[in-house]
Amino acid sequence: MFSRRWRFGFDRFAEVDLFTERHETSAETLSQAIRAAASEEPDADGSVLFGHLRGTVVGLRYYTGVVNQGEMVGLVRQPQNPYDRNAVMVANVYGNQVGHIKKELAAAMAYVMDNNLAKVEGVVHSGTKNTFTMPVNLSFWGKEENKNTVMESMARRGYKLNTGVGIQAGAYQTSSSGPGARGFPSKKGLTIPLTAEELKNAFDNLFEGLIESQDGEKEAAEAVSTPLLPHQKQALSWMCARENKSALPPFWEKRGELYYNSLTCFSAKEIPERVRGGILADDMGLGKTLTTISLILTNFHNGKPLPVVTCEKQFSPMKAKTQMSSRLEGSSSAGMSDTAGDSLCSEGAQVEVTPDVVEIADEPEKSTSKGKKAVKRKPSKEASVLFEDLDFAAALSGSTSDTTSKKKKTANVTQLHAGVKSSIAENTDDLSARTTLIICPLSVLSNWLDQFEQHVHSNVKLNVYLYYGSERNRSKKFLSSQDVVITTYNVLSSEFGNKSPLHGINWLRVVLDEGHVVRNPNAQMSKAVLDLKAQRRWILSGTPIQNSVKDLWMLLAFLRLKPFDVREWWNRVIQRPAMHGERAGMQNLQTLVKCITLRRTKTSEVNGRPLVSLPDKKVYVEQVELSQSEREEYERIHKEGKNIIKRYVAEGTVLRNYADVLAILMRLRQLCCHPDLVAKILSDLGAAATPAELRERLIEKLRLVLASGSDEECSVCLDSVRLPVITHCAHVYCRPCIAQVISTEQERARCPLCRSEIKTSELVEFPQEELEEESSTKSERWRTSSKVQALMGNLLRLRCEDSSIKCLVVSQFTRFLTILETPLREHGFSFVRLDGSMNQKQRTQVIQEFQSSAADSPVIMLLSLKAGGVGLNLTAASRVFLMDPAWNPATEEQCIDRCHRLGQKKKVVVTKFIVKGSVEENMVKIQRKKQDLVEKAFGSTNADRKTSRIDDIRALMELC
DNA sequence: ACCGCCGGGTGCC
DNA sequence: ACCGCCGGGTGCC
Repeated sequence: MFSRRWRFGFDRFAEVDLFTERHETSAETLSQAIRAAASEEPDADGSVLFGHLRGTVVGLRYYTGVVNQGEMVGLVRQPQNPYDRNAVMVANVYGNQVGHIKKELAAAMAYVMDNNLAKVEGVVHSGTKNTFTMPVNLSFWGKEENKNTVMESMARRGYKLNTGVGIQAGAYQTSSSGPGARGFPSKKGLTIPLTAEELKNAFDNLFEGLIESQDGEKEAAEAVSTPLLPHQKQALSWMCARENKSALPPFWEKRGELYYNSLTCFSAKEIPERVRGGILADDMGLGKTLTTISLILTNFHNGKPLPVVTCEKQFSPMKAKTQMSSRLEGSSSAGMSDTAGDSLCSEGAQVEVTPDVVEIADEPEKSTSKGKKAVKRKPSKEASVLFEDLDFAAALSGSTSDTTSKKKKTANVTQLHAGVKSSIAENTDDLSARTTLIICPLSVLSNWLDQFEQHVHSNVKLNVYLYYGSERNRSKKFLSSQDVVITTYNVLSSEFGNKSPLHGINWLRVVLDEGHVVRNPNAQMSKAVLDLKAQRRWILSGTPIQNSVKDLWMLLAFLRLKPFDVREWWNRVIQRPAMHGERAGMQNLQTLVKCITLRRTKTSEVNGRPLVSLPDKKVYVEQVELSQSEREEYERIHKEGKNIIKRYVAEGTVLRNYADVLAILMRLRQLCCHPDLVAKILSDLGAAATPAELRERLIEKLRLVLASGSDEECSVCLDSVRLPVITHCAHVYCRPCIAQVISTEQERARCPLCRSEIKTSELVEFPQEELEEESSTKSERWRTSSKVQALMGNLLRLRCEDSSIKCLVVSQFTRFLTILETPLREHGFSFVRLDGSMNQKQRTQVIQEFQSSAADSPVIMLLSLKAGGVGLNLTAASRVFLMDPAWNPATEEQCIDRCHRLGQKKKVVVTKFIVKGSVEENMVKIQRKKQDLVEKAFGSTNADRKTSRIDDIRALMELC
């Protein structure tokens, strides 16, 4: 412990006891102190190397921290040191103090460090066996603008920083096996930095192509009622192994008697603390929730199932607590006979423990000696006795015992700094820990409850407590007696620092659902998450990397992947090298991630067979003939538009007038669906207009195109535009895409399409889902269209054949959905509608209604093409009608996947309506071309894109 | 620390 | 000798 260290020096000085006491009460271990300091660790981004210095570490004999040759050390300011306010402490990777920086140098460094002028990093190359002092190579890193100040201030005190790319080069290791290539491109050209593109690809691929689990499969405990799919059994097996096996964490190897970390060069006598847990990063829909529930029930202690009480009579598996029923109205979990179930069980008459779960490891695995004592207790028939045994076992194991730690203190044992909390509560199995804490976003809370109900045998009494709502039970004793406690990130972070019971419990397991939501390490939520005490930690996420390597730190820190849970080591060994495009850094990152992550995608295979086999999917195109009057109007507008575009093509101004072109195309596409969709106000770009007016009108046209719901393409990412912004020159891009263009080209930034100057200040935001005025359509009399007729014909036929089949009717144009409501109502179809204008609550409501299998549940969902994220689950439908083609075939695919996904029982039939002899047909051709390009996976140049766009337009308008 | 520094013991060769 | 020299005690910040 921190204060113990000081004792050696302080005992002689009565007055410093005050100081000692202060630290005693806060009882911080050094590693915790460093971790706390690490939250203020400057971001490694954009810092440059100022230079190196050879310094001296003194006072080695007073501390137990050891270092190996080439090992990195941490330099921590100690402004409270009573002997020298300038003191700089030296600690090894594990946070064990090694010594101090010699005082003269410390004085110089203190100024630089305290004013945040530079971050000083140390590496020890020699003298690690010395008794009294050892040399240390210091490197100074910081912002370019601080360089001179730092150099001068060091020089003033007689320390000249060596700026040459010298032999020592500040790297902590120069051998090729290690990360010695860190820092700066070596002159020998050993490291060729990755290009920005390669770097991005590396990030994107970080979670791809991970080796599939070699652990085989594991059956879930009997209490799990749902049979697991093969890949879920695999995941369960992997998760159990990660919790039980003591495989060395990444980069650790055994060298003789010692354990050695090849990245940090740290070695230890003890087996390094393993990461019990990891990241389950399976794709959406592969059953992460079910797998986690299985883990909870299957792997209690020492690989044995959770001891659960079963009742002979059937009742709701969950003890639905008051909050659960009151909070989640509409959730099916709250109902039924839970009160009856409670009383049944509490009376105890029918209480019985299933034989196979009583035995808590009669054959203990090779666990710690302390663990053995605990598990050798006899199996019991009584659940209550069993728990007492466990408590007793915990006492034996000494997890809370004071005597153990006192012994350690006096014996001056090496590992004191690893921290009492972590070394004891986590190294040895604290068999009294029972509860799994699940933290999730509010939006999936009810899903967890439903899934527990759905997948746990109805005669098993699993105590699941929803820690949510103002009436929640904050008793630590109560919470830690539960099997599962579920709460939200918001509740967790609001309790943090406020004598939070959640932080006072030693959890058996903490599960972060949608773990990627925790990203910013400075956020209260992150701190709250990191501060939880648990033996095992899991992160569930369908999208583990959202932006960059930076986000990963939070995940690894949560998992306590030593030593990278301390930001400094993470920055030095992983993040900075990776950001600088060093292959070694990226590779190390990849290795780390691989070791702790299981990720399968829908396309992954198990033993050569697809992970999940979905029912068939058939896609049909149904050609629609326009009526004579529709055709006449279409041809009239087509001719007009063709002439305008022809002129643009001749003038070479297609791209400059792109918004107008889009508007013309839009009008034609709308005509194919329904004549009333065409906006009446689309004024012509009159010849009399000034350039400024012209631009205004172009932008206005683009707004209308976007507002109608059309799925436009961003020319930077070539994908559907996300968070659209409109440039001054009336082109639309994803905000992040254009922001990147502007930041890379700086002042000279130009529109990728027309090369006009673009400025951030001139970008026009466009709200994602703008509400449309529907007044115009309502005032007029409703009329039909050929496409409406085509759809209704299909729907009526289907109702005769099989009235139980549910349909998705999809359009990009929300106003078209509105038009469709009239005939649906007329024919007595019960339907719901889901579009972008709806809030979260409305969406959930509608989805729930539609997904319901009740007899009177809606048969049709009117769905706007882009509504809802990838997570939108509409498996109740097995028939899809795509009313109009999208530019981007992938968008249509995603939409279809909302019903053609895990959980779909029927074969899926998709009908695409395409108007014969119209832009729609041409769009389909272009879609195919795009698909080909995607499949060829090429990188086209900007010029290619521009010409191909013009080609597209010509093809669409049949100008060729 | 196989050093440097401090301070007491000592004092030609 | 108000010195030099010797040798023991001692030692981070």
